[in-house]
This record gives sequence, C-alpha cells and structure tokens, in this order.
Amino acid sequence: MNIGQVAERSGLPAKTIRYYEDIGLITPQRLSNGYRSFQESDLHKLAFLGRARALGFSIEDCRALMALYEDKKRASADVKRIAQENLVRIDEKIAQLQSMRDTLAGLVSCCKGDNRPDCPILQDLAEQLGAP
Amino acid sequence: MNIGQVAERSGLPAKTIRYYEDIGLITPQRLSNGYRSFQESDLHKLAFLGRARALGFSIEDCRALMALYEDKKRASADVKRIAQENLVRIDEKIAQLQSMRDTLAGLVSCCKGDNRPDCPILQDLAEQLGAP
DNA sequence: CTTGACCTTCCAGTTACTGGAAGTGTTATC
DNA sequence: GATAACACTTCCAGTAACTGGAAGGTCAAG
Repeated sequence: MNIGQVAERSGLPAKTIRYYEDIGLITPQRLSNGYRSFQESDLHKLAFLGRARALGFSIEDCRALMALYEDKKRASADVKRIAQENLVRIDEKIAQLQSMRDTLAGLVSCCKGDNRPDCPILQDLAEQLGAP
Repeated sequence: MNIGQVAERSGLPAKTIRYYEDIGLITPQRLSNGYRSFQESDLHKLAFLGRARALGFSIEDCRALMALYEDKKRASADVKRIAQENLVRIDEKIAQLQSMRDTLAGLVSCCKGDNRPDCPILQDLAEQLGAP
C-alpha cells in the first residue's frame, strides 16, 4: 500500500504518518522507487496510534503502549497504570476548564454587551491588583 | 521596579514577562544600565494578562482585550463577543475531554491489571480496524 | 575585592504536527 | 510518444506560548 491509501484507511493525514516514521513509531518498507510500502500490520499500528492519540495519550505514552502491544509477555498492570495516569491528567484538565468556564460564563452573563464603555469583564480582569 | 519584583508581584515568571515584551504586549522603560524599569501601570497590565491567560484567552485575544482595555471609548459588546467565543471553545474542549474520559474510564475499570498478558485496553485500541 | 544574587541577550528545545517548495514517479489521455 | 494531472519524495520553516541554559554585565554586602 502507498501512503495515500494508508492515510485514507487509517484516517491519519499522510503528513502525520511520515512524521510517525520520522520519530520511529513505525518503520514501513521502501520500494525501489523510494515510495513507502505499508503492510497490513503497519495499518493496524497506525489505527492503534490514532485511537490512542484521540484518547489523549501522548506520543511517549503511545511509544510505551506500542511496546507493550507488541510484547506478548506483557502484564496488563503496566497498561492499566499508564491508562490511569492519563485518566488523572484528563480529570485535572476537565476540572480546570470547568472552573475557567464558570468564571467566564458569570462575567459574560453580567456584561450588557451594549455600546457603552463600562464592561464588567474588563473590570474583573483589571482587578486582582490594588486590593491589599 | 526590576523584573524580579514584577515577577513576584504579578505571579508571572520573569521569562514570560520578557517574552511578553518581545511580542509587544508591554513596553517597559529601560534604565541606563540596560535593566527594564517597570511602572505600576505595567504591573497592572501584566496582572490583567495573567488573569486573561488563566481564563483561556489566547495571546491574540489578550492583545485585542488590552487594546479595548486601553480604549476609553470601547464598546462592551466587543469584549463580550470575544469572551463568548472563548466560552464556546472551552465548552467544546470540555465535551471532548469528557467523552475521552468516559471511554478511558470504562476501559480502565474492566482491565484486571494483573500479571497476565490479556488486557482489554490494548484490545480496544487495536480494534477499530478489521471489522468490515 | 570578592562573592553571590540579579540582570542582560541569544540560541535552542518543547509538543505534535502542518504548510509549502522543489523535485521525481506514475497514470491517463490524446 | 508527449503532455497533463496527480501521487510521492525530502527538506525547511512555522505554529503557541513559553522554558532552559549559556555567556556575560551590574550591583549590594561583607
């Protein structure tokens, strides 16, 4: 398979696939004309990568997961640990965004949004300092 | 004020403050020895920037907000629009993370995490392909 | 007069790609 | 067989928003 077909079947842009080769996540064969030649197994790995990235795993996580994926003697505990760490990170990020969201929504709702210069959003952003 | 003091009072790292000067968000004066010399007004701007960044506004948003902040004739509608756009972006991000989180939590909870090689997390990541 | 804290600039690295240029290979049409 | 359209190649640069570190100048204290 050429890269275009793999891109279509895996859902990853060709650019991204080349990048993944650059950083050593995959190592497709080469034809005599220099074109990359992908096996079904490469396609599987790329689909795996796409799913893992969509679930928020970092590239380094993916590298570790791929190694475990290919190691038939791995323990599922290793995988679970990586997944759990990632889950904690995601939870933290959600909490942070939620609090940002609440503050911002509060500000937006009390701003009249008219043509006058008084704006509670800017007032709030400007505060913080000044009060002892 | 020197940069160290401003860093402490604004809560922003000195590196970040220099970076903000680089990209033109602030323009502190200079002393004859080359040191930056910050006014109270610079400190206010930096605190403003810190708060806005913490609320998820991009640097370009901040640039626009700063211009509005300094324009006494601005309309609060402009500010509100920027804030609302940001709110939508945040909501989308939260929804995305939430769905990631749910999938991942499901996988984690059904993985025994023992020393055996069968792991539902890897199985799920590997799937997706193969099914017609 | 030296030590150490603080300041300066500049260069490089981070994350995970993405865009674009310049050149080669393949395929379809006339 | 020429030509056009398109796929593929590499390489360079850029994104966002900083962060780390090297090499060197300045300043206050002891």
